[in-house]
Amino acid sequence: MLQIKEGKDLCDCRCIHENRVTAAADDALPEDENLQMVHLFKAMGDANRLKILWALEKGEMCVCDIAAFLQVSESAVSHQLRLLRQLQLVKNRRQGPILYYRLNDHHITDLMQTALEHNREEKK
Amino acid sequence: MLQIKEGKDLCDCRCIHENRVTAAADDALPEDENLQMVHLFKAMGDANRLKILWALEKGEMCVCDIAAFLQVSESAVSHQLRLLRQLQLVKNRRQGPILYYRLNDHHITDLMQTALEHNREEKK
DNA sequence: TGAGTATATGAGCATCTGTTCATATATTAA
DNA sequence: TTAATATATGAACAGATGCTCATATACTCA
Repeated sequence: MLQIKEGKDLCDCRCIHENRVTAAADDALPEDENLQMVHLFKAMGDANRLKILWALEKGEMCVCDIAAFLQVSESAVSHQLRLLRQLQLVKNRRQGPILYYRLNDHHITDLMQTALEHNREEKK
Repeated sequence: MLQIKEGKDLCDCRCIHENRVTAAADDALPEDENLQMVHLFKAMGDANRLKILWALEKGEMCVCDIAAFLQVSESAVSHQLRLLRQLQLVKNRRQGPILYYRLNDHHITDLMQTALEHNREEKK
């Protein structure tokens, strides 16, 4: 995604504030932590996945429930849940053949709440 | 993105918890608010854009600074900033020919902080 | 006004994403 | 074990995304 072009000066204008650039570089997150955050936000940046997370905030649901709620195939839901599971946004518990999904921790709720506040405040 | 398939029962298993499904539907966010949140998270779900936001948290930067910091073209940065501007994640102020960008409000910082906490806690 | 600098924008293209469809696995009950 | 149910997974394909390149706009100074 980020491609370092070595040996080429990509910025040839003269307005650079050298200290701000080096400060930004110094304060930057390690690449892997940046990527982890990217994956988290990317996971929440999909209409269906966000609806799933929002719904699970109110209580656990099985794959079939979610599919019925979203009006999409169970396969599609399963793929989405796998992603959310891998990033530890959701957990599940098995009861017989049925898997019940729920949010993994309060951070997910916090993120949605903060995002909602942001949007409600910016929209004048 | 979400395609409602009318006249077709997409879920034909019998495990549906009818009450959970209708409850989820009742509690669901209005479509436009869900989409706004999606756009916000999607905007933050890109490695370069997130680096920009993280850097701006420490102080304003001009397009050229950001390009130098990220080692990408100014055009690419400008495209990214346009998106962030449209979603009101960043603002800018002009000083002569130079545009200084900064974060729009504290929510952006909060989101990054919460995401970071989530990732640090989940990573055992 | 014209030249130079800083940034913005549109089109085009390679890559990534999310769905569908087919198939596989897991659990339960007969 | 076999059949049935619930979920998972892989491949493939259409649509979305982020870059580059060319060009346009905005501001400053001579």
